[in-house]
Amino acid sequence: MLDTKYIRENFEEAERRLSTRGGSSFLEGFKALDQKRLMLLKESESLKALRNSVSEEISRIRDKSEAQEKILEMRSVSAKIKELDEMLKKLDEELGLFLLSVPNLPHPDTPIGASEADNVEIRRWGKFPEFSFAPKPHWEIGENLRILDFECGAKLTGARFTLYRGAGARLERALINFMLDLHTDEHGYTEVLPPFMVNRESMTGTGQLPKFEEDLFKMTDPDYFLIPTAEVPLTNMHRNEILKRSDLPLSYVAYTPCFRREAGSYGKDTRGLIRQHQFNKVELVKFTHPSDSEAELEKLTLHAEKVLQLLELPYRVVGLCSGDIGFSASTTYDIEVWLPSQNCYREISSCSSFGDFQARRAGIRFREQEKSKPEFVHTINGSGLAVGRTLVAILENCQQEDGTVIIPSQLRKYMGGTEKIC
RNA sequence: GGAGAGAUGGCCGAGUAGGUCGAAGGCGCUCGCCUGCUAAGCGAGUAUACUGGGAAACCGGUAUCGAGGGUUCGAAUCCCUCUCUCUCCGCCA
Repeated sequence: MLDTKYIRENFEEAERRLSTRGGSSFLEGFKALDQKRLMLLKESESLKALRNSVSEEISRIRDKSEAQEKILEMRSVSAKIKELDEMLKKLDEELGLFLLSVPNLPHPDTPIGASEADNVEIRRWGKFPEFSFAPKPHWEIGENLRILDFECGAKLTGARFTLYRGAGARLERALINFMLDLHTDEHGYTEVLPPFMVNRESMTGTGQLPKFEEDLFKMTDPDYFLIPTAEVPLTNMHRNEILKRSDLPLSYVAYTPCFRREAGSYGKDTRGLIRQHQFNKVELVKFTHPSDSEAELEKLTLHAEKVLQLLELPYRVVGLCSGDIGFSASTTYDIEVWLPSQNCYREISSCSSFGDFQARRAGIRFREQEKSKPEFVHTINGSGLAVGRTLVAILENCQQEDGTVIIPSQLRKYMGGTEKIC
């Protein structure tokens, strides 16, 4: 959420920065709503001040018959206040919903652009594997080795669900453990195992709601949602809290499954593991001091890259342009891993800084000094990494001509010493 | 699922015949005094949001005692609904 005062005082600038995201004006209608609200607020509050002071006078009058006139007068004042407050409540709701639907301002350094095509490659790492044969797509490799069963997933649930079997299931679990160990032992993150369902307030705190409900799987009886990413529970851990300055930055890592409706992506990546309704992810989340957030985003991105480096998978880092960054993000780097069968890089991690956008929605603050006013922290998160897609990258990059797959050396101890899936 | 208890400020904890309660007291914390050091002691201060004024320090208004609604001139205190926590019983991985 953007700061109301900022919008009020820098309306043109806010409009201009938001417009780089593309689409129509995001702030249309704000001024009228805001001004009307302030007017009603002022009127209601001055009547309340009157009522408070007269009520106090009444309390000091011993003879109640003398107070009768004032009581009658205040009765009508109260009625008026009630009327004003009802209008005010409606306006507040309207304005609140409005503000919750305005995306974050892109960071000044975010490249301006309309779409994916305007993203900027920042760096590349690793060497492409060379094949003396035509590399197969991971779904063929997985089916041939009987470690991925797409038909069974479809039978059990439906499209975009997959059953892993044997060494496939083990490999997925190995990757989860490998990533968690790396981030906790080497990078200093605190491991968390959160609930996989959250309530509406949590989804609103990180920005999935109110705008993107159709992307979520929801429960109806209790009004809960399956998390689309661990970002949601992790960031909301500190919702409505004032953190200690000395505790910042706080760094958390969590493995969770993620559930996404993938509405609007019919026909995209229908084969294989790339786009599933349920997938595993290890997520990194940081709460930082505002002045540290840029540096912490760089660090977090490197932490995610480290996973690919240790697995010896080639990748590149891309800076997303203003038209491609997500609703809540101010800066985003995507890490894309090389997939030989598709002859291109595919997203395997998305590392973003949100400035105070999520912190303001979720009420996550700190005090610079003991006595100073609470300020919003900055939040940062990134995948470290998407586990299913990592498994895809391993199958494709490490495949052999005979259909077997060599397991990256760093992972073998998590596979009970297995060197090859055959 | 059944029975009961509770939800107050950073924490603990008063406050129910409705008014002077943003809320006693204690702890913690901050500043000052005192004191070889430490501890103890003394004094002052110590919520948040919105809003008005001011360059600022700061001053004023409104709201907030789990959430929402009601009664009333006036509610932490009375009434209703909901949520959460705890205890006991049942069930269960």
